[in-house]
Amino acid sequence: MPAKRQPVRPPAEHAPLELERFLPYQLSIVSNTVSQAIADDYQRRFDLGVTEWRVMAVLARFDGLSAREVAERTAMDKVAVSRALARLVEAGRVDRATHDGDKRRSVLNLSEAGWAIHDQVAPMARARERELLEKLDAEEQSWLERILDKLMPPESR
Amino acid sequence: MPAKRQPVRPPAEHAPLELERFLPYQLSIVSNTVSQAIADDYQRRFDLGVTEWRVMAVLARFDGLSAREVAERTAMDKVAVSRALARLVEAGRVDRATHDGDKRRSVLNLSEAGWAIHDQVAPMARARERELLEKLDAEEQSWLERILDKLMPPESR
DNA sequence: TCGTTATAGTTACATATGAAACCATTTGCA
DNA sequence: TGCAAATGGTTTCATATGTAACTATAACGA
Repeated sequence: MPAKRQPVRPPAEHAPLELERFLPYQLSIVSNTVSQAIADDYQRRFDLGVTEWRVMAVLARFDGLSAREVAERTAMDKVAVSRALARLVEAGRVDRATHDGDKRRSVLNLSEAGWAIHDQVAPMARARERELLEKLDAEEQSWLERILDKLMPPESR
Repeated sequence: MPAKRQPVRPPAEHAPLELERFLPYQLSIVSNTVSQAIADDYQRRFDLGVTEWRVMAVLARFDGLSAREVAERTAMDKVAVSRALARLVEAGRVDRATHDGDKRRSVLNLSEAGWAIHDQVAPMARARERELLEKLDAEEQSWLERILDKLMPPESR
Protein backbone atom coordinates (compact mmCIF):
# COMPACT_ATOMS: atom_id res chain seq x y z
CA MET A 1 0.00 0.00 0.00
CA PRO A 2 1.39 3.36 -0.97
CA ALA A 3 2.43 5.62 1.82
CA LYS A 4 -0.69 7.00 3.26
CA ARG A 5 -0.98 10.72 2.96
CA GLN A 6 -3.03 12.70 5.29
CA PRO A 7 -6.36 13.91 4.04
CA VAL A 8 -4.33 16.57 2.47
CA ARG A 9 -6.96 19.01 1.48
CA PRO A 10 -7.82 20.89 4.59
CA PRO A 11 -11.41 21.66 3.72
CA ALA A 12 -10.90 24.26 1.09
CA GLU A 13 -10.20 27.34 3.12
CA HIS A 14 -13.54 29.08 2.68
CA ALA A 15 -11.98 31.73 0.46
CA PRO A 16 -14.96 34.04 0.31
CA LEU A 17 -15.51 36.22 -2.69
CA GLU A 18 -14.91 39.92 -2.27
CA LEU A 19 -17.83 41.25 -4.19
CA GLU A 20 -16.62 44.82 -4.45
CA ARG A 21 -13.51 43.61 -6.23
CA PHE A 22 -15.26 41.02 -8.32
CA LEU A 23 -15.38 42.16 -11.91
CA PRO A 24 -18.83 40.89 -12.89
CA TYR A 25 -20.28 42.50 -9.80
CA GLN A 26 -18.61 45.83 -10.47
CA LEU A 27 -19.80 45.79 -14.03
CA SER A 28 -23.31 45.11 -12.92
CA ILE A 29 -23.32 47.97 -10.41
CA VAL A 30 -21.83 50.49 -12.78
CA SER A 31 -24.08 49.44 -15.61
CA ASN A 32 -27.25 49.55 -13.55
CA THR A 33 -26.40 52.87 -11.99
CA VAL A 34 -25.77 54.49 -15.34
CA SER A 35 -28.74 52.97 -17.13
CA GLN A 36 -31.01 53.95 -14.31
CA ALA A 37 -29.79 57.52 -14.35
CA ILE A 38 -30.52 57.79 -18.04
CA ALA A 39 -33.85 56.06 -17.82
CA ASP A 40 -34.92 58.42 -15.05
CA ASP A 41 -34.58 61.22 -17.53
CA TYR A 42 -37.15 59.96 -19.99
CA GLN A 43 -39.06 57.18 -18.30
CA ARG A 44 -41.55 59.33 -16.51
CA ARG A 45 -41.49 62.25 -18.89
CA PHE A 46 -42.34 60.29 -21.99
CA ASP A 47 -43.79 57.12 -20.50
CA LEU A 48 -41.08 55.24 -22.34
CA GLY A 49 -39.36 52.11 -21.07
CA VAL A 50 -35.73 51.23 -21.60
CA THR A 51 -36.58 48.49 -24.05
CA GLU A 52 -38.83 50.84 -26.00
CA TRP A 53 -36.15 53.46 -26.15
CA ARG A 54 -33.65 50.97 -27.49
CA VAL A 55 -36.03 49.96 -30.21
CA MET A 56 -36.56 53.57 -31.14
CA ALA A 57 -32.83 54.17 -31.21
CA VAL A 58 -32.22 51.48 -33.80
CA LEU A 59 -35.20 52.49 -35.86
CA ALA A 60 -33.75 55.97 -35.92
CA ARG A 61 -30.72 54.63 -37.66
CA PHE A 62 -32.18 51.97 -39.91
CA ASP A 63 -35.33 52.21 -41.95
CA GLY A 64 -37.75 49.40 -42.45
CA LEU A 65 -36.22 46.82 -40.17
CA SER A 66 -38.17 43.73 -39.25
CA ALA A 67 -38.79 42.87 -35.61
CA ARG A 68 -36.14 40.18 -35.78
CA GLU A 69 -33.58 42.63 -37.08
CA VAL A 70 -34.46 45.01 -34.29
CA ALA A 71 -33.91 42.19 -31.84
CA GLU A 72 -30.47 41.50 -33.27
CA ARG A 73 -29.41 45.09 -33.09
CA THR A 74 -30.68 45.71 -29.59
CA ALA A 75 -29.50 42.42 -28.11
CA MET A 76 -33.02 41.92 -26.83
CA ASP A 77 -34.98 38.75 -27.33
CA LYS A 78 -37.86 38.66 -29.73
CA VAL A 79 -40.50 38.58 -27.05
CA ALA A 80 -39.21 41.77 -25.50
CA VAL A 81 -39.10 43.40 -28.91
CA SER A 82 -42.59 42.26 -29.73
CA ARG A 83 -43.89 43.80 -26.54
CA ALA A 84 -41.98 47.03 -26.93
CA LEU A 85 -43.28 47.35 -30.47
CA ALA A 86 -46.82 46.70 -29.38
CA ARG A 87 -46.62 49.67 -27.04
CA LEU A 88 -44.79 51.89 -29.50
CA VAL A 89 -47.22 51.21 -32.31
CA GLU A 90 -50.15 51.67 -29.96
CA ALA A 91 -48.72 55.02 -28.87
CA GLY A 92 -48.29 56.04 -32.48
CA ARG A 93 -44.53 56.30 -32.19
CA VAL A 94 -43.73 53.55 -34.66
CA ASP A 95 -45.43 52.69 -37.94
CA ARG A 96 -45.76 49.02 -38.72
CA ALA A 97 -46.46 47.68 -42.19
CA THR A 98 -46.27 44.22 -43.67
CA HIS A 99 -43.43 43.23 -45.91
CA ASP A 100 -44.30 42.81 -49.59
CA GLY A 101 -43.63 39.26 -50.54
CA ASP A 102 -43.31 37.95 -47.00
CA LYS A 103 -46.41 38.43 -44.98
CA ARG A 104 -44.74 37.23 -41.81
CA ARG A 105 -42.39 40.15 -41.62
CA SER A 106 -43.19 43.59 -40.42
CA VAL A 107 -41.60 46.72 -41.78
CA LEU A 108 -40.91 49.20 -39.05
CA ASN A 109 -40.28 52.92 -39.02
CA LEU A 110 -40.42 55.77 -36.59
CA SER A 111 -43.46 57.95 -37.09
CA GLU A 112 -43.36 61.72 -36.93
CA ALA A 113 -44.24 61.53 -33.26
CA GLY A 114 -41.55 58.92 -32.79
CA TRP A 115 -38.95 61.19 -34.31
CA ALA A 116 -40.05 64.04 -32.11
CA ILE A 117 -39.45 61.94 -29.01
CA HIS A 118 -36.21 60.60 -30.35
CA ASP A 119 -34.89 64.06 -30.96
CA GLN A 120 -35.46 64.95 -27.35
CA VAL A 121 -34.22 61.77 -25.75
CA ALA A 122 -31.07 61.22 -27.78
CA PRO A 123 -29.35 64.40 -26.58
CA MET A 124 -30.27 63.60 -23.00
CA ALA A 125 -28.74 60.17 -23.30
CA ARG A 126 -25.61 61.60 -24.80
CA ALA A 127 -25.35 64.14 -22.02
CA ARG A 128 -25.46 61.37 -19.43
CA GLU A 129 -22.79 59.45 -21.25
CA ARG A 130 -20.65 62.55 -21.20
CA GLU A 131 -21.17 62.92 -17.46
CA LEU A 132 -20.03 59.39 -16.97
CA LEU A 133 -16.94 59.86 -19.09
CA GLU A 134 -16.02 63.02 -17.27
CA LYS A 135 -15.09 60.90 -14.31
CA LEU A 136 -12.22 59.57 -16.38
CA ASP A 137 -9.23 61.30 -17.91
CA ALA A 138 -8.57 61.12 -21.63
CA GLU A 139 -6.25 58.17 -21.39
CA GLU A 140 -8.67 56.14 -19.32
CA GLN A 141 -11.47 56.99 -21.70
CA SER A 142 -9.65 55.58 -24.67
CA TRP A 143 -8.66 52.44 -22.79
CA LEU A 144 -12.22 51.91 -21.72
CA GLU A 145 -13.41 52.20 -25.27
CA ARG A 146 -10.86 49.67 -26.41
CA ILE A 147 -11.56 47.28 -23.57
CA LEU A 148 -15.32 47.28 -23.94
CA ASP A 149 -14.90 46.70 -27.60
CA LYS A 150 -12.96 43.56 -26.83
CA LEU A 151 -15.41 42.37 -24.21
CA MET A 152 -18.54 42.90 -26.28
CA PRO A 153 -19.83 39.59 -27.53
CA PRO A 154 -19.26 39.57 -31.30
CA GLU A 155 -22.93 39.24 -32.16
CA SER A 156 -23.68 42.53 -30.46
CA ARG A 157 -21.21 44.42 -32.58
CA MET B 1 -26.81 36.42 -47.74
CA PRO B 2 -28.70 39.69 -47.82
CA ALA B 3 -26.64 42.80 -48.13
CA LYS B 4 -25.97 44.51 -44.80
CA ARG B 5 -28.20 47.46 -44.28
CA GLN B 6 -26.54 50.81 -44.17
CA PRO B 7 -27.60 53.72 -42.03
CA VAL B 8 -29.91 55.79 -44.11
CA ARG B 9 -30.58 58.93 -42.13
CA PRO B 10 -28.40 61.96 -42.58
CA PRO B 11 -27.01 62.29 -39.05
CA ALA B 12 -27.19 66.04 -39.36
CA GLU B 13 -30.93 65.99 -39.27
CA HIS B 14 -31.80 63.69 -36.38
CA ALA B 15 -28.45 62.64 -34.94
CA PRO B 16 -29.46 59.09 -34.07
CA LEU B 17 -27.66 57.30 -31.33
CA GLU B 18 -25.29 54.53 -32.34
CA LEU B 19 -26.14 52.01 -29.70
CA GLU B 20 -23.16 49.79 -30.26
CA ARG B 21 -20.84 52.68 -29.53
CA PHE B 22 -22.90 54.07 -26.72
CA LEU B 23 -21.14 53.44 -23.46
CA PRO B 24 -24.12 52.70 -21.22
CA TYR B 25 -25.40 50.24 -23.78
CA GLN B 26 -22.08 48.48 -24.08
CA LEU B 27 -21.78 48.23 -20.34
CA SER B 28 -25.20 46.74 -20.09
CA ILE B 29 -24.51 44.11 -22.74
CA VAL B 30 -21.18 43.09 -21.31
CA SER B 31 -22.49 43.02 -17.79
CA ASN B 32 -25.56 40.96 -18.62
CA THR B 33 -23.61 38.52 -20.73
CA VAL B 34 -21.11 37.88 -18.00
CA SER B 35 -23.58 37.69 -15.15
CA GLN B 36 -25.74 35.33 -17.11
CA ALA B 37 -22.83 33.06 -17.88
CA ILE B 38 -21.97 32.81 -14.21
CA ALA B 39 -25.53 32.38 -13.11
CA ASP B 40 -26.01 29.54 -15.58
CA ASP B 41 -23.36 27.66 -13.68
CA TYR B 42 -25.17 27.54 -10.39
CA GLN B 43 -28.74 28.62 -11.02
CA ARG B 44 -30.06 25.26 -12.05
CA ARG B 45 -27.60 23.14 -10.16
CA PHE B 46 -28.26 24.64 -6.77
CA ASP B 47 -31.59 26.28 -7.34
CA LEU B 48 -29.96 29.53 -6.34
CA GLY B 49 -30.80 32.95 -7.77
CA VAL B 50 -28.36 35.72 -8.42
CA THR B 51 -29.66 37.78 -5.54
CA GLU B 52 -29.42 34.82 -3.22
CA TRP B 53 -25.87 34.15 -4.28
CA ARG B 54 -24.90 37.73 -3.60
CA VAL B 55 -26.34 37.55 -0.15
CA MET B 56 -24.43 34.36 0.51
CA ALA B 57 -21.24 35.93 -0.75
CA VAL B 58 -21.36 38.78 1.74
CA LEU B 59 -22.37 36.51 4.58
CA ALA B 60 -19.33 34.44 3.77
CA ARG B 61 -17.18 37.44 4.49
CA PHE B 62 -18.98 39.06 7.38
CA ASP B 63 -20.54 37.33 10.34
CA GLY B 64 -23.77 38.36 11.92
CA LEU B 65 -24.81 41.10 9.56
CA SER B 66 -28.31 42.49 9.68
CA ALA B 67 -30.50 42.46 6.60
CA ARG B 68 -29.93 46.15 6.12
CA GLU B 69 -26.18 45.69 6.22
CA VAL B 70 -26.49 42.94 3.65
CA ALA B 71 -28.49 45.30 1.47
CA GLU B 72 -25.77 47.93 1.71
CA ARG B 73 -23.02 45.55 0.82
CA THR B 74 -24.81 43.95 -2.10
CA ALA B 75 -26.26 47.17 -3.53
CA MET B 76 -29.63 45.50 -3.47
CA ASP B 77 -32.71 47.07 -1.99
CA LYS B 78 -34.12 45.81 1.25
CA VAL B 79 -37.10 44.11 -0.34
CA ALA B 80 -34.88 42.05 -2.58
CA VAL B 81 -32.74 41.12 0.37
CA SER B 82 -35.75 40.20 2.44
CA ARG B 83 -36.96 37.87 -0.26
CA ALA B 84 -33.59 36.32 -0.88
CA LEU B 85 -33.21 35.71 2.84
CA ALA B 86 -36.64 34.16 3.09
CA ARG B 87 -35.63 31.57 0.53
CA LEU B 88 -32.18 31.02 1.97
CA VAL B 89 -33.46 30.54 5.50
CA GLU B 90 -36.21 28.27 4.26
CA ALA B 91 -33.65 26.20 2.38
CA GLY B 92 -31.52 25.99 5.50
CA ARG B 93 -28.63 27.81 3.93
CA VAL B 94 -28.68 30.79 6.25
CA ASP B 95 -29.35 30.91 9.98
CA ARG B 96 -31.35 33.86 11.22
CA ALA B 97 -31.45 34.95 14.82
CA THR B 98 -32.70 38.07 16.53
CA HIS B 99 -30.32 40.70 17.76
CA ASP B 100 -29.99 40.97 21.54
CA GLY B 101 -31.12 44.37 22.56
CA ASP B 102 -32.73 45.27 19.26
CA LYS B 103 -35.55 42.94 18.39
CA ARG B 104 -36.01 44.52 15.01
CA ARG B 105 -32.67 43.37 13.71
CA SER B 106 -31.81 39.94 12.51
CA VAL B 107 -28.42 38.38 12.90
CA LEU B 108 -27.45 36.41 9.85
CA ASN B 109 -24.92 33.68 9.22
CA LEU B 110 -24.28 30.99 6.68
CA SER B 111 -25.21 27.55 7.95
CA GLU B 112 -23.12 24.46 7.36
CA ALA B 113 -25.15 23.75 4.26
CA GLY B 114 -24.70 27.33 3.18
CA TRP B 115 -20.95 27.08 3.46
CA ALA B 116 -20.97 23.87 1.47
CA ILE B 117 -22.72 25.61 -1.38
CA HIS B 118 -20.55 28.66 -1.10
CA ASP B 119 -17.43 26.58 -1.36
CA GLN B 120 -18.61 25.14 -4.64
CA VAL B 121 -19.98 28.29 -6.19
CA ALA B 122 -17.19 30.70 -5.31
CA PRO B 123 -14.53 28.89 -7.37
CA MET B 124 -16.90 28.66 -10.32
CA ALA B 125 -17.53 32.37 -10.18
CA ARG B 126 -13.84 33.09 -10.00
CA ALA B 127 -13.19 30.83 -12.95
CA ARG B 128 -15.70 32.76 -15.04
CA GLU B 129 -14.10 36.01 -14.04
CA ARG B 130 -10.77 34.62 -15.17
CA GLU B 131 -12.25 33.63 -18.52
CA LEU B 132 -13.50 37.14 -18.98
CA LEU B 133 -10.15 38.66 -18.11
CA GLU B 134 -8.34 36.35 -20.47
CA LYS B 135 -9.82 38.29 -23.32
CA LEU B 136 -7.66 41.20 -22.24
CA ASP B 137 -3.92 41.56 -22.02
CA ALA B 138 -2.23 42.47 -18.76
CA GLU B 139 -2.16 46.15 -19.47
CA GLU B 140 -5.83 46.28 -20.36
CA GLN B 141 -6.68 44.33 -17.27
CA SER B 142 -5.04 46.79 -14.97
CA TRP B 143 -6.64 49.74 -16.71
CA LEU B 144 -10.01 48.13 -16.43
CA GLU B 145 -9.54 47.62 -12.75
CA ARG B 146 -8.59 51.23 -12.29
CA ILE B 147 -11.42 52.52 -14.45
CA LEU B 148 -14.16 50.50 -12.80
CA ASP B 149 -12.90 51.62 -9.47
CA LYS B 150 -13.40 55.20 -10.54
CA LEU B 151 -16.83 54.57 -12.00
CA MET B 152 -18.22 52.64 -9.06
CA PRO B 153 -20.58 54.81 -7.08
CA PRO B 154 -18.85 55.53 -3.78
CA GLU B 155 -21.54 53.90 -1.66
CA SER B 156 -20.89 50.56 -3.33
CA ARG B 157 -17.25 50.58 -2.44
C1' DT C 1 -43.08 59.62 30.43
C1' DC C 2 -45.63 60.19 26.67
C1' DG C 3 -46.05 61.00 21.92
C1' DT C 4 -43.69 61.74 17.63
C1' DT C 5 -40.49 60.19 14.46
C1' DA C 6 -37.19 56.91 12.63
C1' DT C 7 -35.63 52.29 11.61
C1' DA C 8 -35.69 46.98 10.47
C1' DG C 9 -38.04 44.10 7.99
C1' DT C 10 -42.23 42.04 5.54
C1' DT C 11 -46.32 42.10 2.65
C1' DA C 12 -49.25 43.50 -1.28
C1' DC C 13 -49.84 44.96 -5.63
C1' DA C 14 -48.74 46.16 -10.04
C1' DT C 15 -45.43 45.64 -13.79
C1' DA C 16 -41.50 43.44 -16.17
C1' DT C 17 -39.28 39.55 -17.94
C1' DG C 18 -38.12 34.83 -19.90
C1' DA C 19 -39.32 30.24 -21.56
C1' DA C 20 -42.22 27.66 -24.05
C1' DA C 21 -46.28 26.94 -26.67
C1' DC C 22 -48.55 28.68 -30.40
C1' DC C 23 -50.23 30.57 -35.23
C1' DA C 24 -49.31 31.95 -39.85
C1' DT C 25 -46.43 31.90 -43.59
C1' DT C 26 -42.51 30.53 -46.23
C1' DT C 27 -38.82 27.37 -47.57
C1' DG C 28 -36.67 23.06 -48.78
C1' DC C 29 -36.85 19.09 -51.10
C1' DA C 30 -38.53 14.18 -52.16
C1' DT D 1 -46.57 19.46 -56.50
C1' DG D 2 -47.19 18.32 -51.43
C1' DC D 3 -45.59 18.16 -46.93
C1' DA D 4 -42.15 18.48 -43.26
C1' DA D 5 -39.21 21.79 -41.32
C1' DA D 6 -37.91 26.53 -40.56
C1' DT D 7 -38.97 31.36 -39.68
C1' DG D 8 -41.39 35.77 -38.00
C1' DG D 9 -44.06 37.12 -34.60
C1' DT D 10 -47.52 36.88 -30.66
C1' DT D 11 -49.61 34.86 -26.57
C1' DT D 12 -49.50 32.44 -22.24
C1' DC D 13 -47.88 31.36 -17.94
C1' DA D 14 -44.86 31.30 -14.24
C1' DT D 15 -41.32 34.31 -11.83
C1' DA D 16 -38.87 38.30 -10.71
C1' DT D 17 -38.67 42.92 -9.40
C1' DG D 18 -39.85 47.75 -7.70
C1' DT D 19 -42.88 50.87 -5.12
C1' DA D 20 -45.62 51.80 -1.55
C1' DA D 21 -48.02 50.53 2.42
C1' DC D 22 -47.72 48.16 6.72
C1' DT D 23 -46.02 46.02 11.43
C1' DA D 24 -43.05 46.00 15.18
C1' DT D 25 -39.58 47.98 17.78
C1' DA D 26 -36.44 51.63 19.13
C1' DA D 27 -34.86 56.47 19.62
C1' DC D 28 -35.70 61.20 20.52
C1' DG D 29 -37.44 65.36 22.55
C1' DA D 30 -40.65 68.33 25.20
